[in-house]
Amino acid sequence: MIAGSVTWQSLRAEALRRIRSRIWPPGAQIPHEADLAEEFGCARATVNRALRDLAEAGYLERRRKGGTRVALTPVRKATFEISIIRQDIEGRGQGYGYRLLADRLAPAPTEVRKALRLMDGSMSELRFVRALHLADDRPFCLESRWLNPAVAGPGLCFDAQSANEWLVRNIAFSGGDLGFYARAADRALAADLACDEGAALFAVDRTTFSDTTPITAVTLTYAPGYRLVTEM
Amino acid sequence: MIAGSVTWQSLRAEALRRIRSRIWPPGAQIPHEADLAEEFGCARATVNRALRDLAEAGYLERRRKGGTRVALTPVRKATFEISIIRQDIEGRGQGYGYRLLADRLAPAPTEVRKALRLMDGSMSELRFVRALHLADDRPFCLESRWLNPAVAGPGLCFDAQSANEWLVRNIAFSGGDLGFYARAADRALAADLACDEGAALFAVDRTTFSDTTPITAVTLTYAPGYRLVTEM
DNA sequence: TCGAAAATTAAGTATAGACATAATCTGCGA
DNA sequence: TCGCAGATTATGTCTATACTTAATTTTCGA
Repeated sequence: MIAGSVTWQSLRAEALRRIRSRIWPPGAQIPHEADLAEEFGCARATVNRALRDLAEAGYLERRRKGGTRVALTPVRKATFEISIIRQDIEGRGQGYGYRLLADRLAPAPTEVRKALRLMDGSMSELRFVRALHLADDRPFCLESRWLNPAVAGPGLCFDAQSANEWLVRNIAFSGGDLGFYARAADRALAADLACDEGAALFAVDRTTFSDTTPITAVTLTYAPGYRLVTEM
Repeated sequence: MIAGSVTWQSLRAEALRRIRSRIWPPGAQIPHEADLAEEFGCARATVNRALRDLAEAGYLERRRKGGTRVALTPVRKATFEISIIRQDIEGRGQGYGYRLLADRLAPAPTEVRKALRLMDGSMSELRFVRALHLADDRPFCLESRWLNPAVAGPGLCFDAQSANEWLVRNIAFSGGDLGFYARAADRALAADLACDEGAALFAVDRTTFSDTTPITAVTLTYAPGYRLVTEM
C-alpha cells in the first residue's frame, strides 16, 4: 500500500518492491492497469506511467491485450555517454591538447567500407584523419577516422578543431554501432601514445550514420590506464 | 507542420527535425508547451510527452519556469545489456561450459572493500569465487568475484551454477558501478584463459548493491579477441 | 542599494473520459 | 479438426482541466 497521495513514482516504487520481494514472481502476470488504479485509488494514466517506466527499465514486459508480466531475466541496462574527448579530459581537471597527425584522401580498407555499408563501389576514396588528444601534454587518445567526404569536404580543416568535436557539434547522427575491445600496442601506436610496444590498450570502434547516410567510422585507442566508467 | 492527427511521436519527430535543421539552434530557447500545443493543434500533455522524451534522450534541457532549450552538446547515450554469460555464449551459437576454480572465505583487498563501501571494518572476510566460462570448450571469460557472505552464504554452492547466473536470477540489485578497461595477461590469467602472457585482454569491473547493501564486486576478464558490441 | 518577500511563469503531474490498436480468444462454417 | 471472421480485452494514446512545484522576476521595505 502507498501512504498519502499517489504519484507515479510512488506507484513505481511499490511495484518494484513487489517484483523484488517476489510478491509478483518472475514470469507472472500482474494485475491490469484498471485493477491497480482501483487498488491504489488513482487514475489509470498514473498506473500506466509507472508501469511503462518499469517496462522501459527492463523489469516488466507489456503487450497489448496480453497484459503485463514480470521479466524472467531482468536485463539490466547500463548507459553511458558519448562525449567530446576534449570535455572528457577537461572534466578530469586536466589540460587539453590536440595534434593533427594525418589528413588525406585514401581508399578505405574493406572492413571500414563494410561497416559504413559502402560495398556497392560508390565513393572510392574516403577522407582519413589521424589525430592525437593530449591530457596535460601527455598522449591520452589516438583518433583514427574515416570520413564520408560528402559530409566533411576538403574545405573543412581539422588543424585546430578535432573531427571528433566538429562532428559531435555539427552533424546530427541518428544511429550507429559501437564496439569495445582490448588491443596490443603495435610499433606505430606505441610511438603515438608514448607507451611500450605490446601494452594493453582500451579501444572503441564507432560507426555513425545520419539516417542511412554513412558519416564516419572511427577507432579511438586510449593510452594505458584508461577506464571507461559508468553507473547503473 | 504535421499532417493528419498529431501523435506524440510525430511531434517528437518534428521537434527533432527542427533541432537538426537548426531552426532551433543549440542553446536556444524553444516555444513553451502551450504555444506548441496551439501550433500543432493538440493538448499540452501531448507536447509534454514528446519534449520529455527528447529531454531524456539528451536533445533538450528542461527546467521548471526556465523553459526548454536545445542542448549545447547533444550527449548521445549508448545502452547495453548486462546479461548472463551463459546466455551470451549460447546466443553466439556456441556450447557453454563452466568450471569453478576457487571458492573460499578470505580478507578482501582494500580496493574491493572500498568499492563495496565496507571501510568501517565490518565483515572482515568476504567470499571469494573464481570461475571460468567456456565457449565450445575454450576459455571465454574468467570471473573473479568477491561476495557479501550475508547474501550468498556457505550453503549456496557454485559448482554447477555460476555465481554470475545465480545472482542475476535471484538477487534484486538496485545499482552499482561499471568500469571497462584493457589489461595485460599475467602468468595466472594466461594459464586460465589459455593465451600468451602479455596478451591484451578486455575486462569489466562491476560493483553491485541492493539498496545500500553491498552484494558483490566482480572482475570479468575476457579471452583475447572479445568485443563488447552495442547499437546506438 | 540591497535583500527578502511576493508574484509570476513554465514545466510536472493527476484525473476522467474517450477512442485506437494490437493481440488473443471464441465460435462458426467448411 | 482446421481456419478464419468477429468479438473481446489490455495496453497505448489523446484531450481538457486542474493543481503542484521549482525557479525566476518583480516589488517593496529597510
